Amino acid sequence: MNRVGEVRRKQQRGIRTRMALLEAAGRVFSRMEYDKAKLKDISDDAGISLGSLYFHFGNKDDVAAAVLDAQQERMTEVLSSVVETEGSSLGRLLDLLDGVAELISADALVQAGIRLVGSLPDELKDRGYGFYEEWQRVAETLIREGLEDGSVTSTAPAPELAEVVHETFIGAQVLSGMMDGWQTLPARIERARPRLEALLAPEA
Amino acid sequence: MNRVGEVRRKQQRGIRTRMALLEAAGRVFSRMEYDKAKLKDISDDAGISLGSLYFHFGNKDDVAAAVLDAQQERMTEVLSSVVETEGSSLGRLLDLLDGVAELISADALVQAGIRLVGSLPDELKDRGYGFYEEWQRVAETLIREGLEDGSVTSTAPAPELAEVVHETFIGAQVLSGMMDGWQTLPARIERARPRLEALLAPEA
Amino acid sequence: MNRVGEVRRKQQRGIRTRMALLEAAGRVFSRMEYDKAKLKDISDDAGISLGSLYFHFGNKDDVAAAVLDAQQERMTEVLSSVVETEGSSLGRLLDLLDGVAELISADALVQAGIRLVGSLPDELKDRGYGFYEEWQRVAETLIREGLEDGSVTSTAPAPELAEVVHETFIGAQVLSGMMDGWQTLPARIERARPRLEALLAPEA
Amino acid sequence: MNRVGEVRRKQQRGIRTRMALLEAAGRVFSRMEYDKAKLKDISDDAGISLGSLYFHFGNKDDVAAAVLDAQQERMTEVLSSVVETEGSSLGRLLDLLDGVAELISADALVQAGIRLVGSLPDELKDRGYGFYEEWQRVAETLIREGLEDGSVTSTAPAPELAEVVHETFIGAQVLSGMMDGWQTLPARIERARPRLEALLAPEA
DNA sequence: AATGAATGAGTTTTCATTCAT
DNA sequence: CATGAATGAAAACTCATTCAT
Repeated sequence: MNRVGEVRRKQQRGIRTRMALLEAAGRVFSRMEYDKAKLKDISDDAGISLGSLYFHFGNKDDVAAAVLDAQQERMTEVLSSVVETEGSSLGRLLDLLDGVAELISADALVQAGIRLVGSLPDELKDRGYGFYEEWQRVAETLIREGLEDGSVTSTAPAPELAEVVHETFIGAQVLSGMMDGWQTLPARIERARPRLEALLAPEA
Repeated sequence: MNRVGEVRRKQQRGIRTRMALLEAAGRVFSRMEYDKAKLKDISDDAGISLGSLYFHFGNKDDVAAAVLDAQQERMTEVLSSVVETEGSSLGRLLDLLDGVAELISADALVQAGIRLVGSLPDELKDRGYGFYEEWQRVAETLIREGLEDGSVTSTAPAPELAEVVHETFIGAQVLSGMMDGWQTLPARIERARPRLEALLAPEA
Repeated sequence: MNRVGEVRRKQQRGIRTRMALLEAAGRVFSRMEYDKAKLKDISDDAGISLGSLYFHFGNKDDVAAAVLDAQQERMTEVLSSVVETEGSSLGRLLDLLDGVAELISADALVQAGIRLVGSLPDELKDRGYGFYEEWQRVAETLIREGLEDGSVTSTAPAPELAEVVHETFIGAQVLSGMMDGWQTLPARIERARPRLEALLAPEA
Repeated sequence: MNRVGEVRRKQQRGIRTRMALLEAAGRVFSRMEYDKAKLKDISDDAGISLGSLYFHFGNKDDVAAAVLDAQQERMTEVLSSVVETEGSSLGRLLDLLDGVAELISADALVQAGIRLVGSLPDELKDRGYGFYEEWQRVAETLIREGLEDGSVTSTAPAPELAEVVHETFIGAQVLSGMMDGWQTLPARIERARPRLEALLAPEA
């Protein structure tokens, strides 16, 4: 156990350092573009040496990739937890938007991931874009379920409904990110909720 | 040839050079971020010397500002021409989206302006953002007029309707820009049109 | 002619700068290994900015490649001038060794090329090695001619004779380079001359 | 288990680790220059931690020095065993070349030593060079003995004969090292043997 | 106006070496 | 003895900007 405990302790230390660097990267990348952000900014923000940053991530692209991965993980987590909730499909879809909006406005690392997608070196582009496509598929699935459970009543094709919902959500993200650093994103989504309800479940 | 003619000819030449550089800047900035784009890329793309680029624009920020100005000018042009059209306010609003989508998908300089807004040095941010706010005001105005002329029947508050329309449009821009360099933006807007009509003028 | 003269003058300046950098690279690379040599050393030696070095050569490998090219050019020049000389083939072969030895001991850039061959990034290896193979072919050709004109009387196969001559010459280069920076290479070759004569034209 | 046995076991383990690192250093240094080779490459190649490498060798120069020592030891071993052989001095000299060629082509650590000599930090240069001088003295001694026992019949001065033999051998090493990682060195020496015999013992 | 060479102030990256465990 | 994380100093490379012509 001496040996084993030692190893574990060392790993712990490394993991903690890596995490601290990752969070710092999140803060830095959420404030500025990929190219504007200097790795020195990140290591300074973390209070850890630049060399250590390289030890843990290898190069700048890999730092960005790690941020992207962490973002997607956190968003997927919200997605899973909300989707498995009780309630109508429409309700869950809208709750999902709320949940993600909340996450984005509160988590610099997630904000960083969002910014990063727009200014990524080519090799990382797919990694970022793929997530957007998946996200729209989730919306479409919930809408289809909503058509079955009666919570969605629009007669429009599900893919097109999903597309518009997705566009609206992305637009809200971009505009709130631009205007106030995502602080008002939840409020925006709150305001949009009745509009989306009207779209998916018109009173008729 | 007299002095005056010569001067005029030189000016003509200068203007043409400036234009060529501006278009090249559009092409380059539409393909990559502000920081990724090198002034050498632009002068190479234009086939004009780097020194000349500096002669005409002074520095990198000014190149971006010029691109932004040109973009806004071209978008404003579409805006004016569509708004002054005959027809219902709702129709004009939706035609406006069509028109702008068309412009974006066809004009690299306009695409460049859109990209630039997301990755601008701080001093230029307001210049880019202001346009977005104005754009939403136009939507709101048209919606208000639609309420008067009966083409808009939704009972929701005009500002909130304008906000959602704006978000959807921006979202469509971002997604099409991301996925295929804005090629499919007009098709996206076409698909979204019935959804936006349902939102603004529910059958009921 | 104004325009043209101007262009020519500019080019001249660039060419002169490039040459100065190349010679400096020769001096530096002749004194130390590729990896030990810093580009700053070269630009300092030339009294020209590091940025300018990059402007002219792009990167470190390309500097080395340029040195290599220049070395091969200079050696080829000697080769041509000696080979076209009057006299027996054997005489010309041995004069060639003399001539190259002289060149090596006098020209830092050529020394640099020799050193570089031993410590080259993989992409450049072939470029350096090829020259050695060609060099041996020349020796073989001269030996064959010597068999015809009677100046070479050894009954051994020409390729094997050429190989040994080549090995001896290379060995002399390496040892003199190691011991005294090629200063005594001509003397070494002078001493070896009767041995090589004995080898190629034994008295019988 | 008692204290002493434990200590001995630890020592054994340490020696084995040191050896593994040394062999790994041989493999790495035989593939690349001193400066190109990273200590991490060596510890990775050995599958042993970098910290351990430092524990056993102190610093990079010391690793190189240890490789050099091991090379010289192995070469000296061959030298001794061949020189003490029965037979003519000329035969022993040529057998010596064969033996060393064989060793070089088979032993990465020896190859490493050879490469290292060409790219060594200044402090280690003498250590590497000295061996070359000694090597030539051995050749000269054998040639002198050959003059006495009649196996060497050339009338040229012994030092000059030794010099040429040495040059040829070094040249063969360099060329085979360059072309194919010393795989064909024994064959080269085999081919050169009759030439060297002709040189040292001309038929007359 | 136009050109392209030149510069310097960063930035990314590398790696020998040290250190805590 | 052994490990692997951490560090700092150095080097390669980039590029906006200036300058001489």
